[in-house]
Formats: sequence, C-alpha cells, structure tokens
Amino acid sequence: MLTLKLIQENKEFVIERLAVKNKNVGESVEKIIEFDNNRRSLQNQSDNKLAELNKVSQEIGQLMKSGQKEEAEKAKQITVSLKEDIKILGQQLADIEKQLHDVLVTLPNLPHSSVPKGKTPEDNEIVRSGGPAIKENDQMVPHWDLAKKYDIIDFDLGNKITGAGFPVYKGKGAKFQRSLIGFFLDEATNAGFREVIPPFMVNEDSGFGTGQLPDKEGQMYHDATDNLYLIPTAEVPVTNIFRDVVLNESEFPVKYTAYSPCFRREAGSYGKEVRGLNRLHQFDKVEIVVVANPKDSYEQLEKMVDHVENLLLKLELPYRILRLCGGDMSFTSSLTYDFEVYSEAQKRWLEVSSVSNFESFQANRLKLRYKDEATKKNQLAHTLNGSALALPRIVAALLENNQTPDGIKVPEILLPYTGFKFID
RNA sequence: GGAGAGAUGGCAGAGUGGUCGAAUGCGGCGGUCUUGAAAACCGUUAUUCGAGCGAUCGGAUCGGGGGUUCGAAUCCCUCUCUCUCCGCCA
Repeated sequence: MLTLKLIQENKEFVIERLAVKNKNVGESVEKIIEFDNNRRSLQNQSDNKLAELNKVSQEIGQLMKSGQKEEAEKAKQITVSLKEDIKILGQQLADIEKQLHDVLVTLPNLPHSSVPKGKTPEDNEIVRSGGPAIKENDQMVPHWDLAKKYDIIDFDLGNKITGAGFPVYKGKGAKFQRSLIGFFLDEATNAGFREVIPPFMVNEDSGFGTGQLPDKEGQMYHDATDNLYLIPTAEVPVTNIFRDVVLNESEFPVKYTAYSPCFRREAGSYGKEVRGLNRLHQFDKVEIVVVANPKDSYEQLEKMVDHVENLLLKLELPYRILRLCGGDMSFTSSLTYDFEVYSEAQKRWLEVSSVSNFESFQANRLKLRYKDEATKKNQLAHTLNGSALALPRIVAALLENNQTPDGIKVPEILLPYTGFKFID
C-alpha cells in the first residue's frame, strides 16, 4: 500500500510511475486526494467537538463535586446536541476512511526507475546468463516420461489421492526432493539467513499484510470453517513475523529462510505449460526473506540475486536472469528479478525463482517499522524476498538435462545429501 | 468438545466511574559522582491522527468491536486470544 503522504505530495510522479506498469491511475489518485482532504476536514471538526465535550464533562464533574446540582444539569443540556454532532461526524469519518482505504488498496506498488517498460514476458530484460552450455539433442526425454521410467514421481497416484497437480514422490524421487530442500536450507543458513519453520496456514490479517488479500483471494486455498488460508509461499507467514513490529536500526538487515510446501489453486491453467512438474497445486520451496533499512535495500536485493545465482551454478544448470518489465511484475513489487533454467527436453526456459524488493509497500500494510537513530521517529522498513529455490522445475531441469544411459546423474554438490550418484 | 480464570505501557504489576495516557518496580536512555566502572542519587522514557513555519495545541488508543453515562481502563453485551482443570489425541 502506498502512503498517503507520497500520493498527496507527488501525485504526478505516482501516475507516471504506474504508467510503466501499464496502469492508468489518474482517476484513482484524484479520488484519493479528494477523500483524504475530506477526511482531514471531518476529523478536524470531530476533534473540536470532542474537545468541547471533554471540557464540559470535566466541568460537570467539578460542579457535582461542589454540590451545584442545578448548574450540572444545565451543563448536561449542552452535551445533547454536541453528542449528536459527534455521532454524525464520526459516521461520516468512518465512511470516508473506508472509501479512501478501498481505493488506496487498488494501487499497485511503484516500479523502480530501472524497470523496463513493457507489457508481456517478451519485454523482460535479460540481465545475464550462465551455467553450462545448452546441449542440443532431439533424443532427450521429457521429465514426465523419465519420472515414470524410474518410478520416482507418480502423477496418477496423486490424482487418485487428491487430484491433478498433487504428485507423489517415490523412492529416490522422494529422497532427491528432500536432498534439494536440505541443500537449499544449508546454503541459506551458511549465508546468514536464520531458519524458521512457519505455520503453513495463515489468517486474514497475514494475507492482507503481504498483499495476497484482498486482491488474489481466489488463488489461495481457503478453509471457511476457521477462515484460514493455506500459504501460497513461505513469504506470507515469514514476512508476517514482522507485522506490527518496530525494529532497531542496528538490527538490519534481518535475514530469514524457511522451507515450506506451497499451495496454489492456479485457477484456469491448462495445456502443455502445466504438464508434469511445470505447474502444481502443491510444491516445495525454500524462501529467503529480508527486512532491510531503506538506505540499502537495493544492495540487499543484489546480494539475494547473487545467492540464488550461486545455487544454480552449484547445481550446474544453464540459467538466465531477467529484470521483469512493468507489465510482468507483481502488484506488490518495485523491482523483480526472475531466474529461469533451461529445460533441454522441453526446449524452453522454466522460471525457478523470483527475487523482489517491495520497498515499503508491504511494510505499510504490515506496520513494520524501525526506529530511525537520527530522527528518533518510526519509519517504514523495506521488505524483500526470493525463492532459493522452488523445487519442481529445478527437478524437471535436473532430470532432463542430466539424463544418461545409466540413469539420471546427480549433481556433485548433492551427493552428500542423496547418498547415491544415479537415479536409476 | 465441557467447566472456570484472565487480557493494562519494553517487561512485571496497581487502578474508588470524574485532570488516568494511567501509581510503583525492573529494564532502557541522559546526567551527577568516579582515573574508569559498579553502586547511589537526579532527570527522562508509548503510539498514532489532525492544526501550525515552529515552540506548541487538540483528538484517539488500557486485547478487538458495540452499548450505558454529561463523563468508562473501571459498568453491560459480543468477538478473539491466553491460562488452569476435564475429555480426546500425534
């Protein structure tokens, strides 16, 4: 959520920046300013009436004490109309505040100045690529066939137990999954991220805090009985650790990592894009979350990018890093880097990580602040997060790219975790 | 799931319906003393909205929401959460 101060003071800037996200918010911004001005005026009136009532009430107290009953009764008369006015003003105020809030939450975060203009993924900017050279070979088998051949991931069985998008990992497939999670968590903790195991369900306040609610209600699984949501990413519970928190400046940067299963309804998806592991309703992911001083949040972002890149290098996967264009960015993000790995059998790039700086957009919703040493004032902190990494597409790429006549070759770095060199 | 108790400032813990944003203690910060430190003593110590260039002034906030009253931390209703006991259980 953008701050009112920013909108009031930099109206044109807000409109111009959001044009990069292909949003025309001129009308919304005008409404917000009008509502906010209204709000101020109403609060002013209401405050004055309240001050008057408080004064009269105190006087009545004094009169009662000194036994001047007649005078007290007379003073009570004054409060009648005062209270009526306060009631009406209070209702109007609540009304305008709701209207203001309703428009305010529809505004996406402002994109950073480095965000390229554009509408589709085609317009994303390739920052750099790396890893081993891509092997051109038409004989390569896609991962869904390899999964069946070695009996390591069973989509049909998951279909029977739950439904599409809930695979069962079996034998070396299950161990491989667990190995990757362990590897990612170890890498993160070695890089200074504190590991947490968060709840996998969150309440409404948490959903709002990170921006999933009210916007993307339909993308989360919802338990209506207890009004809880299955997390779509560990970002939600982990970032919400800091809801309503005031940090000391010396605590920055706060770095957390968490493994969690992620649940996404992905309503409306179909076709070959979602085949096999490409898109699931339940998948595993290790997330990294950083709460940073606004002064250096972009340095922190680059460090996170380096961390993720390093993981891909260690796994020996061909990758590329994209800076997302305005049209492809999420509602809450200021700047996002996507990481893609090349899947040699499917012959396409698969997104495996997304690393973003949200600046104060989430912090404003979360009321996540820090005490500024210089001014002694509470200021909004910056939040960042990234996948490090999401498992299924990494697994897909590893299976496809490492297939040999002897089985799937396990990357060197994972051997201490798997205990086997081949999936066969 | 059943029965009971509770929710007050960073923490602990008072609070008779009337200057209570709230005693006191601890902690934190600043100072005196000291070569330095400790101890002792003195002072200070919430958030947020609005008005003003500013000193400052006003409003709101004692788990959330609603009510009674001229006036609510204090009384009433309701929701949430925590604790104790019983039941069930990985």
